[in-house]
Amino acid sequence: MSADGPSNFIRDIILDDLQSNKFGGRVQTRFPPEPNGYLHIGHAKSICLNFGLAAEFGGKTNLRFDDTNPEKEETEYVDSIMETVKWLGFDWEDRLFYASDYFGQLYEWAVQLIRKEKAYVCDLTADQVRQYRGTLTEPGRESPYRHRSVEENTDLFARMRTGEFPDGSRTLRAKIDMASPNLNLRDPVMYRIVHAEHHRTGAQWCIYPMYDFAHGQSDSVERITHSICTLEFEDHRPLYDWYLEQLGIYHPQQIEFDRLNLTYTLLSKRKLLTLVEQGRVSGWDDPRMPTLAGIKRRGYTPEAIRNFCNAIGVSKTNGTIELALLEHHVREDLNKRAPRSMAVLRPLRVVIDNYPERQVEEMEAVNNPEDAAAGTRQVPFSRVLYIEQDDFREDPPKQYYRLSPGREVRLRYAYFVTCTGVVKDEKTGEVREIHCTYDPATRGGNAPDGRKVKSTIHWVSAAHAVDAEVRLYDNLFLKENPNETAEGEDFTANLNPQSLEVLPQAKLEPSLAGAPVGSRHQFERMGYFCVDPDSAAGRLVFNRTAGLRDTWARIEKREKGKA
RNA sequence: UGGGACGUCGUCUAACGGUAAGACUGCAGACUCUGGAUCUGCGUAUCGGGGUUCGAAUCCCUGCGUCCCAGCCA
Repeated sequence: MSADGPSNFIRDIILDDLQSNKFGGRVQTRFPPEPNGYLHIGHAKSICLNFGLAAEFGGKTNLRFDDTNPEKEETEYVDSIMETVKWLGFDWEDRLFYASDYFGQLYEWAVQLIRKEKAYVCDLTADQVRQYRGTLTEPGRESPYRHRSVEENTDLFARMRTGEFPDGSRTLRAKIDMASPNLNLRDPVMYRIVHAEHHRTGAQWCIYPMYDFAHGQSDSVERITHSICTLEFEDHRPLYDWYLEQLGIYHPQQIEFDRLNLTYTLLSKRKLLTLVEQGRVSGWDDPRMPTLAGIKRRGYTPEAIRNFCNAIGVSKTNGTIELALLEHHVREDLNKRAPRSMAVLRPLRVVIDNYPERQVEEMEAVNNPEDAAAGTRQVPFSRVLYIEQDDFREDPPKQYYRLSPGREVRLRYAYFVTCTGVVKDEKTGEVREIHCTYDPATRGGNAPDGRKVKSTIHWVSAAHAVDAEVRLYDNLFLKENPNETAEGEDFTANLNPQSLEVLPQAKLEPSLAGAPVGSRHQFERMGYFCVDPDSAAGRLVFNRTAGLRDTWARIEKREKGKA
């Protein structure tokens, strides 16, 4: 058997099963989202696992929507989920299924269990069911309806189906064991009455199967071999097995793994929904969101996400991955593929006093030092430029190598310049513009006399600059664990008020003018940026995907900490 | 307090009775027309206590800690 996928305990189980021929040499998995929200990075882990494992062993993976709750599920979510799985790079081919495809079969199976006296119609209210269930430490009590006859149950269940009874008035329950220490086995509900429009079956049904009565059988119908799910379903496995055994049908193996947790990030559909509904973010695809739609808009590549998912591994340990690892993988990927350009995010005007007024020179710049095939481009240089405000200090601190009065630096791909003067706002004292002289002998960026400069900074010619809006993102939450809150507060108290910073006056080199939406770029020395769909003709909007590793910022922070 | 599961560097993962390894992070250095990238080096871990064994992260017992379960959600 091939062995190139990342090793993990599930893969080992599959290897064993292949060895023992448990499933006749087949590997068939499925990704089973409920269409009640957008997919997030945690789902990516499951998608990569399910599709990755099957692909490794020549198996197939189904996409199956777990749509057994008509009240929460919508077509909008179905569409976005399919789009996202495709974007991530996976293909379910013709194997698109819905749990609702099996409603008829599931109903037949329920009738079968009634006939076996393994299921009964219960008239207890939701409240009563809860009381009868007992607690973690006390056994439950049997429902007074538990011993109805097969005939009565069959009749009642049929009438539940035809819509004779109101919502919540009755349920179909499995007859298992009210004293089981596993609460899932205390006569779990199989069917409930819900008169609601289903996104696919419309008003055809008014009774809907519970997850437990639908999932295993759906796996069975689809001949799934390894049904991979998260840890919280561990307690459900006995029930999963029980239904399949009672029904005497094909029995897949459920295997549980640890759900992804990320620092500074919330991965709960409910809480993400809250952020969207309360307007804390601009939508499901806000670039600060951990949804795959948001991450995509932020500029992440599918490759980076897949690499991340492979790197984090799979186990049963409840852990939390550091966000830094995710960021590492985008940088690693984008470093190889993102074309470089120069963009000034916070512009500071620079006049090169000894440079001819109307002269413009085209400077040759490398598109990607990591990829020779990316070639070069021309960047216009002229007398008035913009540089980054951060690249000039009137009083340079220790270890600051950039421009300051009297100091010479290199303008990337252009000339050495020396700062000769500073113009300040008379009232505020703010630096308005600076003056420099250039050394014509250093054209292209090298001095014939071999002298060195400590620093190279980026620039944009003022007359040729393209205006753009740049959106910088920081963690959505201030705390590593956003769920850790003081008494009476909820996770929204941990929201980072500075998670979005908009820079409306960025200046880009002209080659960026026609950058298409979604294109990814490295702005040299600044980070990776992606063109946002909010861009309009003549008005580009960029999202910062990730910053570059910033040694100076680190030094500065450390020095400030000392002071 | 019933049941289920899990405890290995700061974080995540490996080691399947035989030298505790890798990645990320951090720190130091080299190189550099991006304080980027790259390269080199450094650091820190088997939850505690007993046992079995020539030998234990691994097997057994015990204690401790963490997570999940009392939806007619999934």
